Amino acid sequence: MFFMLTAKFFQRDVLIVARDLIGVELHWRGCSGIIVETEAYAVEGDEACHTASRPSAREFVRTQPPGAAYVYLNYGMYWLFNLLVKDGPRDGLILIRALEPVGGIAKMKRRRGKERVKDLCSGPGKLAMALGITGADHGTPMCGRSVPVGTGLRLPRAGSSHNVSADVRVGISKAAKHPWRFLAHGNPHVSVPHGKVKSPR
DNA sequence: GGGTTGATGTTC
DNA sequence: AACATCAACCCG
Repeated sequence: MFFMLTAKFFQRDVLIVARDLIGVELHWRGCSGIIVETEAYAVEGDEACHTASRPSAREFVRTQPPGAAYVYLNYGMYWLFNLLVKDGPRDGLILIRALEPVGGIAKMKRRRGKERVKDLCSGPGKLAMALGITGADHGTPMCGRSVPVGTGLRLPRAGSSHNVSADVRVGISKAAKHPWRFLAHGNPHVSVPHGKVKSPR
């Protein structure tokens, strides 16, 4: 397939990559959607990043290639899908938080048990469920030759750029002030609109 | 619309 | 014990 992101894309500053992922089309085993919301987590100096508390996350960063999928279970029920950034000025993990559904919508509706397209991928737990992503997909390469069939990250067409805004991250208590969430401004498929994140209790 | 609550399991 | 969530339920 042409126009796929290469490892080089993920060998840059994690904040730059998180911003640049807005507008990229994520394909996952036949389903697809445009990334409209991301969050950056920095390997160094970010208390909210898994690497701050989990040796297994640091091991993942050490051993996996740029662009690898970091998948984990949150709140005991929801799989969350992240992409690895490394070998650039600032390593990190990028949480994919929302997609605008494009392909395989019937399959997504079935997996989600929802009919409205806006309810399919407007949150990190929702999109993993819609795409059928589980812990079995932890470590999946998303760049290069060993990417699974029907899977990958496709560059947006020239001239289809989104208006990207930055905001605080959702649902964290540590390092909560960093404006490291990126959104396609005004897009109805985001999880929380710009400026609407509640302060942690 | 907005706020609250309960379900659930992996990690350290 | 904490936790990068969601849907169902209340209230208005």
